[in-house]
Amino acid sequence: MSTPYHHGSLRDALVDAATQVVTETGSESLSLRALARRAGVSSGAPYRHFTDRDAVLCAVATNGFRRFDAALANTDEQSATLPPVERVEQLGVAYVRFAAEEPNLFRLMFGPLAPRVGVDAELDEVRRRAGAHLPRALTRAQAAGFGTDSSLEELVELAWALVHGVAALHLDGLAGSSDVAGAEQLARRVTGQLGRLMRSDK
Amino acid sequence: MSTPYHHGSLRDALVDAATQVVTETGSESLSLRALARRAGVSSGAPYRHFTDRDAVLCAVATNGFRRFDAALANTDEQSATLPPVERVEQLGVAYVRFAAEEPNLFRLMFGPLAPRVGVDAELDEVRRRAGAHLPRALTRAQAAGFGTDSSLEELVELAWALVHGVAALHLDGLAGSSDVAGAEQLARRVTGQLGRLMRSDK
DNA sequence: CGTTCAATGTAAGCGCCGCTTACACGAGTA
DNA sequence: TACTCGTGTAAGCGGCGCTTACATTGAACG
Repeated sequence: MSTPYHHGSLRDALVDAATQVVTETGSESLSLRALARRAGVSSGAPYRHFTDRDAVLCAVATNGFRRFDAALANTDEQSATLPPVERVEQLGVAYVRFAAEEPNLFRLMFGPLAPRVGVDAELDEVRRRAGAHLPRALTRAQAAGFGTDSSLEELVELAWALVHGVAALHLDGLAGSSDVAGAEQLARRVTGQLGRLMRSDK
Repeated sequence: MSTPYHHGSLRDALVDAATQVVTETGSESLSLRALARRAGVSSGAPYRHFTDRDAVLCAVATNGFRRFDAALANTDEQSATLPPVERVEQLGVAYVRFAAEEPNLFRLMFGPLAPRVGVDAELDEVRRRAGAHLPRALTRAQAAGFGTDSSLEELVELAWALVHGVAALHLDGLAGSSDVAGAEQLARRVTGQLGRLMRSDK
């Protein structure tokens, strides 16, 4: 009676705990049994709410993309008064900053064991939303006459490869400094080059 | 007597088998027990040659960097007669091509569970060698007067972020097409932009 | 040539894991 | 009140990384 037979909100508790574990120690070390123990529940209980371990990781990744989307949207709002090319740069910096601040989450979201497209509709949706910011900002910039030497598609490719590349470089420990500030400075320099390229097309 | 008590070259056999497994199905699915079975040996035998599972992955990654270095060196040789900026582009394409052709190996080499720097001297050495190609090509280009608007360090950062980014984009399934040819074309377009930037600095 | 010994194999076992199956509980409903 | 269905438990399967104690060997050495 001290603890009721039914947990009440086991699913949420599991997702929260899983998010914490992934954030702190990476998705590799996530164990459903440990999650169940932490929630004070038997080792079979999680399987009432998730088909398997990957489904839990999928839920964590979905949370991650939600936060990612929010971070980018917030940055875009903050920079509403800036020139369009500068807004692109800001967005790129925010992209890298998120990766640097939440490396384990970012790796889960984009890494190899990331839940593949088409498995989870909600994940697909939030991922799509998060991925729309950069193309939108680039469209605005082109509409203002910047970066028109290339097609929008090429520009998106270039910008995405750049920012994702800086994030990956940092996450893989190949960048000079390994702290968040270093990643941000690197992002600023690289996106600055992109901005320079776009402005020269005016 | 059909099979001798001592394998004779177990270490090599394990590394070869491990390389194959990682290449085909990714490093996550590598099991020392399965490796031992494949080599016709008991499950404890591998521990005579490797301290733990990570040490095996380390050996596989070392092999990977050797092949990576060879691929880049070969590309650099092939393009010896080309203009320096074009050689940079070729190198970038080769970088991406390797990642696209050996995604699982590439992920092990650069990914999160990649054996960290300082653990294995041989790995550090071969990784350093492989990483020297791009800076060298960029140095040559700058010596010829290209891309001199930026410092060498900045140029290296930019180029590395670009090619590593394209590779990561492709590996993470974010690029348009997911086959090797698509990755190569994407790499060509992106490195082309880099070349354009450098040539404009002449 | 015989001994010795370090390297390299085996066998067995520990605690962990993901996942499944059969059963127990209990809140909402007819 | 009785039933049912969602959600929990208990127990177990096979696989894993890794360790310990013991077996076998080839090669070095007196």
